[in-house]
Amino acid sequence: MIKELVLKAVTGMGIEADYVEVEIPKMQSQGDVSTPVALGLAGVLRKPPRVIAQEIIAAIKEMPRGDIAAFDTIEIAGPGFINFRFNKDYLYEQLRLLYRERQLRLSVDVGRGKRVLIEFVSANPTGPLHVGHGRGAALGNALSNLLQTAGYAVEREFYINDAGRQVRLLGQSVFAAYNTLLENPCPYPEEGYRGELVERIAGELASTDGNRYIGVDFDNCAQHFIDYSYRKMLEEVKEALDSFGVHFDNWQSERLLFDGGMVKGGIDSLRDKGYVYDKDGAVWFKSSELGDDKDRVIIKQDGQYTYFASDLAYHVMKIGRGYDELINIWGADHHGYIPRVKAVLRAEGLQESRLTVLLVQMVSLLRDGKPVQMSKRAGEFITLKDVIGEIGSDTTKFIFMTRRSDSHLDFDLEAAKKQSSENPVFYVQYAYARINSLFKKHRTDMSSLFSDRIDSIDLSCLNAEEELQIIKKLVLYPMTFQGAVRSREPHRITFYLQELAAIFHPYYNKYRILTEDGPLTDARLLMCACISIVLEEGLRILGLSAPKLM
RNA sequence: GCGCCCAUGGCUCAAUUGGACAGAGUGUCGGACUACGGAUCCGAAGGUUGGGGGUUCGACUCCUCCUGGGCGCGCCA
Repeated sequence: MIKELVLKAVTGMGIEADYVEVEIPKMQSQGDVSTPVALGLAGVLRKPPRVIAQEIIAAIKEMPRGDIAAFDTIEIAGPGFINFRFNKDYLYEQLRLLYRERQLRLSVDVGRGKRVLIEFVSANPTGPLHVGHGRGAALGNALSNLLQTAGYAVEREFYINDAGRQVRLLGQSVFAAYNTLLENPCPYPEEGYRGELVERIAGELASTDGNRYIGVDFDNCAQHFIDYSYRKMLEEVKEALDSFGVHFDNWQSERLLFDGGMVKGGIDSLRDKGYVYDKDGAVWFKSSELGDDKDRVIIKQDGQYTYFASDLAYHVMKIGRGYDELINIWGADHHGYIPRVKAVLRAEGLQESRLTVLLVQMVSLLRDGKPVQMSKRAGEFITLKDVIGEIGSDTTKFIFMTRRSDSHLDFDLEAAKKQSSENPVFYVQYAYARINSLFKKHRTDMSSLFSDRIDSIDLSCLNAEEELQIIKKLVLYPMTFQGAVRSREPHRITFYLQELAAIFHPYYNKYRILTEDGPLTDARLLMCACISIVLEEGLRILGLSAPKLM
């Protein structure tokens, strides 16, 4: 709203601008909202910023009364900032609107129905999920919720690597375990998988198939072992995600890309465009002409497809499905892969900006400051499931959501556990529960309390500095929301929630909400209801629970 | 060797994408209601943002060099 106001003023002065920065100052003395546009324009207009600011303010003050009624003061400060201060009546009105039309007030429709595909986790179905996957899951989930709320048509997709060497190795490992179990010792494949799960799956096969496959060459029963094993693993993965509260719309099978002819089709499509050639008995993708540092093999000399072949086809297929935007959430160890996938987009004639790859940095799992050794193949492993079991789903998610995704994360199990009773997530949830308990005490239902007389409640008694601070925080939620959407950074919501809780708790401590004074109680309850509304919304986006009791 | 990412109080992290005096939590020290939930609240100490140089009205943020750490660099997946 302020953005539009300033923008209108600026363009009214004959200056071209399509975007103005509006921010919430750190210091209260610097107004409620603020813009540095005049500073930015100083260079272009070759005039002192304060003079420009003055002109902008003058232009704003010329505007229709209705447009500027929200502000008490609009003034220049410092080197040329323009600071706005809300007037109370405006704030009260906004608070009332927040209660009355929550859906409308909580989000900003920036997506306008654009279709976005968010692909995340996509772990090989060869073993259980680890914490790193959990980080990707938490981020993907929150980002999906965030964009969906912002009016995007979001689809969440998990890409299943059910073709190729890794699942074969898994099948072979289970085969070895099966044989060993039935007293026909058999060496595990060199880089095979071990562990509880592998043995459990082997056990299941032993009991259903008996010794039918004893003495059989692996190559003659490979499909059976592979299929059974990876499906079991996939179930395990789904279960873990389920208990983590993360769900997908599509599960895209890599094998189906081969069987459905999409791999061949994808390659043909690029060949038609002149980006595929044969050399040394192999088939190559000319990615070096499209921003990658070298060309990539798609079909090896021995006729086998490389891993990249199916991934290439997968992305061609994604494009074909008609999304406006593709988002991939990858572990940072795949960063070297970005240029070649972007090259696929370019080859298909798309702007590479249609694909955003968000890298999730590595998670180092520690216990008491010491690294926990993890080896998937050896089966020594602390899984996501273990971590959730040890410190809880909400706390685990919160740890992921309180930092930006592209920085390394030290995840200390002991610290997390020790902290869990006083974890920041509870601080936020506690605020929510407290408000709920207020309404319970008051014997009223939060959603219906004011429904018939919402307009008759006098909010002007919400005069305390703390109350105004809370109301401003609530009213400015959409700014945080929009920033989070624009930057694709759900963690901003996390910090906002902590800040909101951090002004509510002291307030609650200092002032009494349920008083003898009826109108005052009504007003305070209305404000608390709004806090609760925003907390609930933020928690929902982050995929966290909003408990009414703790 | 080349490329990408990171470095912020003791510890774990933010900082509105170049904005005003760098903020939280945790830890440490000291305090608080016989009323709405003490998973709360109030106060204190703690910083040359890894180091040097540069760009400009203004730098944690951009450029450059250096130091230290992580990850990549297959006709593996």
